Amino acid sequence: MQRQHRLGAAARISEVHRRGRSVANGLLVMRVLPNGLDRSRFCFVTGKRVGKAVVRNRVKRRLREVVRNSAPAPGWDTVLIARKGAGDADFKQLERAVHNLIRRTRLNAPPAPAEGQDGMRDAAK
RNA sequence: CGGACCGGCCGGGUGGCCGCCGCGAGCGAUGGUCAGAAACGGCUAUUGCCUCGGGGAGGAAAGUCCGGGCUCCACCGGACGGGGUGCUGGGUAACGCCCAGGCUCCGGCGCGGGUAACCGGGCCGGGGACGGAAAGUGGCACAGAAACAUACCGCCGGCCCGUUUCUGGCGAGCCGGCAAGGGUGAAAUCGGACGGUAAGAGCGUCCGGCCGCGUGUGGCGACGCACCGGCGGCCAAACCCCACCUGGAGCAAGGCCAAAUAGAGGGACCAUGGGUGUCCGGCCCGUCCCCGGGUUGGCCGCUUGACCUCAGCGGUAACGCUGGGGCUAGAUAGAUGGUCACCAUCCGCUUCAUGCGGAUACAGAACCCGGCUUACAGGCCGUUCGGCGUU
RNA sequence: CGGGGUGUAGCGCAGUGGCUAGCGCGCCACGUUCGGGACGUGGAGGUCGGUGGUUCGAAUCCACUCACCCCGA
Repeated sequence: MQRQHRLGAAARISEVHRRGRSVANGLLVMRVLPNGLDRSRFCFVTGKRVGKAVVRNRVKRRLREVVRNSAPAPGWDTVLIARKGAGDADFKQLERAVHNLIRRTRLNAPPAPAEGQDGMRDAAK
């Protein structure tokens, strides 16, 4: 995942976390918010309850790989939070979980124009 | 051949496909600049769903228990205080680490002395926070007479009384001597034997133990040996004393750029500097601390270092010196991966071979090193010890 | 990166190196009541987070270690 697809700024992350739509299943929580850009950005959160450092890194790497292969539509900022069981799940299980969330958030389509107004301010940067 | 202890080393491999982060080169784009009439171009900076080459986690990267380098702040020097270390010598940038040695404790083997209890030294292996208890303060529960200056039961001598009468025995009391025996305890004035004595005692002798800022001697030293003198404990991981070390903070150190906001805010001006042409005065800047507000973007620091490796030399060793060769991660919410196939190892089931299924430890760099500690599937090498088999 | 704290019965906490480690709530049994609560009496329940050391003796002192919590930049 290249740098331009990363979501780094802490303020923007908490904005997505606060105002974005939220969808979850047993392994993951996903929050999305339109960003008004021609690309999508992602942020992966693996808290301490997921496991030790090795496990947390592995989960993040697998999630990045899944998102890369899923080729979602541009225009979204996404925060993907791993839940407690994600450390024990294998790659296939995580893949199914992410695809499930993408379908439910309609992330494979660009945001509707009315909805897209929301992130324009931030996108000016 | 298999086992135990100790020490050292390694810690999955190969190949597809799809990715990520640095570095170098090429190509393209954009900006600046140079030369030129212009085109073509040179240099430089930035950049890329671009192409190629090459690199990309550990022995513990971990815990953060010590020690340094580096950076900023403070600083005339010293003392006190605080903290740390604690046998000796060496190694090192330094250490609470490492090496060698001393002493001491434990285990094993065999030896000597002694009637015995027991004691001594030798070899091999392992452990030790191992300065001072004759500077002072304090503590040692319960038990016990007594836990630091003590005598309960006792033993012995003298006096006196009673009883019996054999100059003696038994019993009670008083005065004095003793610390051997009993008993208590974790610990009771050095242990054992003999002599000695009224009874006794290191009072003396022998075999040992321990202490000494006593003498000699060997050793750089811890300390050893011999002689001499002596023999009331234990605790300093209790306070303490002694010797040595020690300024504070940490890469979010620290510096630069950009953006943004709000400072006529409060305090200190000791020292220093600038402007007003010069000197004095005045004025304006300025410096430091606190409070309030803004920014939480980019670059440097950032990886060539007490580095790795090979050879020679010095040293018992830790390690050092000299010479040759090598460059080996630099991310910034954090890259070093995902998946498939085959092999390797282990486990389970099945089996003539074999096949099937599962698992592959501990664990993820964040400024960098030297140690310590802790976690760890499996494998390799070496020393010592004893076992089995064969010659 | 730096600093601090906690761990003792099911829960919340005490505990000058020395007797069988205590207190409150809870739990169990019995009494009381028609029954329950309250009350009374009795009782059970502890590797003192772990390992090692100092000491005659350790929950307490020391070292290492594990888990959790808090604070600062």
